[in-house]
Amino acid sequence: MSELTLSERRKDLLTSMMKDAIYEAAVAVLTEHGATGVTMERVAEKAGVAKGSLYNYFPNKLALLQFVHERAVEPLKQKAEAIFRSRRPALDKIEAIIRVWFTSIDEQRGVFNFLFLDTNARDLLKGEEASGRAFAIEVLSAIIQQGVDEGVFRPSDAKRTAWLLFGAAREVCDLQLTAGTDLPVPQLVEDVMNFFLHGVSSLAGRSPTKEE
Amino acid sequence: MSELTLSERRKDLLTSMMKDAIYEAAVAVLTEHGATGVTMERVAEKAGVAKGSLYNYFPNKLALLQFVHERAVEPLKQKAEAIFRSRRPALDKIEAIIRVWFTSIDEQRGVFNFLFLDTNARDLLKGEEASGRAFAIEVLSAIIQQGVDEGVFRPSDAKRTAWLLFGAAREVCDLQLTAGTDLPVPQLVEDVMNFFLHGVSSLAGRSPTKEE
Amino acid sequence: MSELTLSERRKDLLTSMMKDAIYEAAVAVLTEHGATGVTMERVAEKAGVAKGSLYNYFPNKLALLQFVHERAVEPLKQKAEAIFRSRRPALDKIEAIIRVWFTSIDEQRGVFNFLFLDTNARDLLKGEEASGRAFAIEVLSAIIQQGVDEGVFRPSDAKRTAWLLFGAAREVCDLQLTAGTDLPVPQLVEDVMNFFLHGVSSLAGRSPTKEE
Amino acid sequence: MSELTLSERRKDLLTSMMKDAIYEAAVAVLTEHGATGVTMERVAEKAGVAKGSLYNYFPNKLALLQFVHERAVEPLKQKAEAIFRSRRPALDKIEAIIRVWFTSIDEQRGVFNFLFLDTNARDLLKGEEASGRAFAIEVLSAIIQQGVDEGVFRPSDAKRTAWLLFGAAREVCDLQLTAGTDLPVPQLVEDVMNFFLHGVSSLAGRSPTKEE
DNA sequence: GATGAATGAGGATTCATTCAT
DNA sequence: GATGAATGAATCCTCATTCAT
Repeated sequence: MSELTLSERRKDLLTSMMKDAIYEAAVAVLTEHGATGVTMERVAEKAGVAKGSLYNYFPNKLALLQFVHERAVEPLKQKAEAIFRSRRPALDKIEAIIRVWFTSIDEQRGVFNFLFLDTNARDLLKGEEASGRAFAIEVLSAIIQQGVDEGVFRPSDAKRTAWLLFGAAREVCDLQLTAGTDLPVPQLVEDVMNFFLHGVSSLAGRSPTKEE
Repeated sequence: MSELTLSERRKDLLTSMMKDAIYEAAVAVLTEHGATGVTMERVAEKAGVAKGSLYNYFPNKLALLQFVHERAVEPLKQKAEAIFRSRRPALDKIEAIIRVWFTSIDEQRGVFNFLFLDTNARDLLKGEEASGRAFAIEVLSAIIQQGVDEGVFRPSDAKRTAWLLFGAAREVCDLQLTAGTDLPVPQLVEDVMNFFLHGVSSLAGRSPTKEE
Repeated sequence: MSELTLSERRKDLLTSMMKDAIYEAAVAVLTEHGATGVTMERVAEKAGVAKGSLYNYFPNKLALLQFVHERAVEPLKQKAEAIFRSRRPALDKIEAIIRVWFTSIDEQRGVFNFLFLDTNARDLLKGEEASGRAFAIEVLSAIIQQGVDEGVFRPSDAKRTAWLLFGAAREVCDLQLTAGTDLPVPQLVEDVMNFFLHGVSSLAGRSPTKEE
Repeated sequence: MSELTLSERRKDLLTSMMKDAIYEAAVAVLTEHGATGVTMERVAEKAGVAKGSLYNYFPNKLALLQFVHERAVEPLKQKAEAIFRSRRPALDKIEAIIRVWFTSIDEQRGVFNFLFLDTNARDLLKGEEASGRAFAIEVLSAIIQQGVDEGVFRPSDAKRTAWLLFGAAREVCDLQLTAGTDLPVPQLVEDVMNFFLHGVSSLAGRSPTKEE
């Protein structure tokens, strides 16, 4: 039934495993040396292959990094999209997405940094519309709009509000990663959600623009 | 009274002027070519001196960049500290600081990016306790604590709240810089402050941790 | 009578077909990418075989190129030799040979260039006494001698005259190939023959060495 | 009176000497390893400098090769142009130019090959209108036209005739270079001129196109 | 025999740093 | 102190050749 011969499938499998290995190696190098420290040499060494072999799987360094980016972002995008599409209150969705992010930090410290924070990466991957950042803003923005429509969030420019939320969340990630802070995820999520929802004012939450 | 001879002071003055020129050149290169595009060659050329001369003022590239960082952050730190020390409500202080940031973006796009956003810079300057970021968090944190003490802000972990605020503000800077957004500063400040104070919830602002 | 078993002959046949395919592929690559653009990879791909398979038929790249050279030159040599052996006036033979060359350019632009013009090839194939060039000079030389003997050509060092003729003809090929000139073959032949026979002098053709 | 300071002139001199040295080195490598054997590494080594130093004088390999080409062709062009402009019969001019070529071969075997013969070089330098070949054809062509106007040469397409002459001469150069032939220059010149003027026919030189 | 992934020696180019003048 | 040429390690990429399957 399959349109692929056995050997073809086997080849695909091997290729795929190799790419996996390269991915892992790249992530390790990323984690260890930072974005600027990623050299084909190092990746090859980490992956236990010869430098030239990398070029059997990726036409050049950029393509390799794009693959790493995509592969790392993909699960987050998947989850975010699933959450986005689910039928729940906007508030729940936001919380869920943020939880996903914070959870995944712990799993992929090095890449995450690379993906969302590194400006080098950004330059490098400029034009990748698949950018984690752009996608995140997009989704958050839509959910915030949903929240506004539901009457749960105050009316606002959804996009700009999404920025702010994303910035706050990103900073938390950043600190967890670079400052070595190590707070439990639920705590982080609660903090961010509280901040996001009510801000810091102790005053009874009047719709601020109206009453001041 | 002075312990320096005239010629010594003159020398110091020249040195200082030279460093100024190098600073300006570095900033120009930063703005023009981005963080990875900073080469000693380019800096020297922009400064109108020979490449080798840079090494009369800085032992190496890292030191030069650290100087740039420090010098660029300094005025922001000064202003932030002045605001911090002034006798005003915490809320005003926060708003003032944020306004300073947003204003200075427009003035120094290139450096600002480098200072606050570029992770390369961060790697490079790792350990620089003078980091704009660390300092910013510090000050914000203290002011937030003041606000809590004044009863204007809900009690919270001041440091973590400072993160969140900083993250949100930083993201706005980031977008202004990289996405080419070009909103007026007062607008940006208002957005951030609203977000910071009241969050997005449309519900009467109950102290959320208490009532849930 | 045959000393080869059936399977051996079959093997030879297969080998031969394979070499043919490789030859065609190499010519295609030569035509498409030029002499420096010939990689084993490309040849294999064009031939529809795996890179490694090439090494079952040729010990290395040089051998492959030598084979290509030889096989491409062969028909020209055959024709030249046939013409050479035929019973005709020297003049006719020369014209016939030149016509063969010019005609074959159109058919095999890529190879021809490689064979006669490319100095890389020459370096590569250095020592190949089978060189098209050497052979051409040889044959021309003999025919010119015949012409001298016939009294149709002025006495001269046949070899050196052959050089000159070959050079002129080669240049025409070169221009047709690289300059993209596209004159009809008969025209080209006439030009060269005229030049070869009478030169450019408008003076009544005195035997120049005698009368000066 | 000079507009350059002493040190500037000195610098220029040093730069010039360095370029000379690189030129010599490149020619040596060219001679020794052929056009494809020219690597920056080898040139640097031959010149006795570090690889990187070459890039202080040429932005890249192509520029270096173009410089070599130009510098090698320049004297030939100069002489050819001087001859072209002089007031003499076309015949003399042609002979003079050919003599120049044949003489210079002996002086610069390696480069000459590279300049006029190597197709790699041609690819590399494609677009260099300064190409020795193109220039040569140009000049020859003009002189031939002069000869026709003078009534000394039979009417013909000057350009095409120039090709043929150039081809014949080039072939002689080629053979001197690659075949290691070592005939005296005057002999070579006489051969070529005879061929060029009268061709090989022993018949009284009728204007062939007219009388046949 | 066929395959094509793996190899690693090269090759072009960049750039921080040194040092003679 | 100023200069900028020289250096060479580092980096990306290519490609002929080998070899396990």
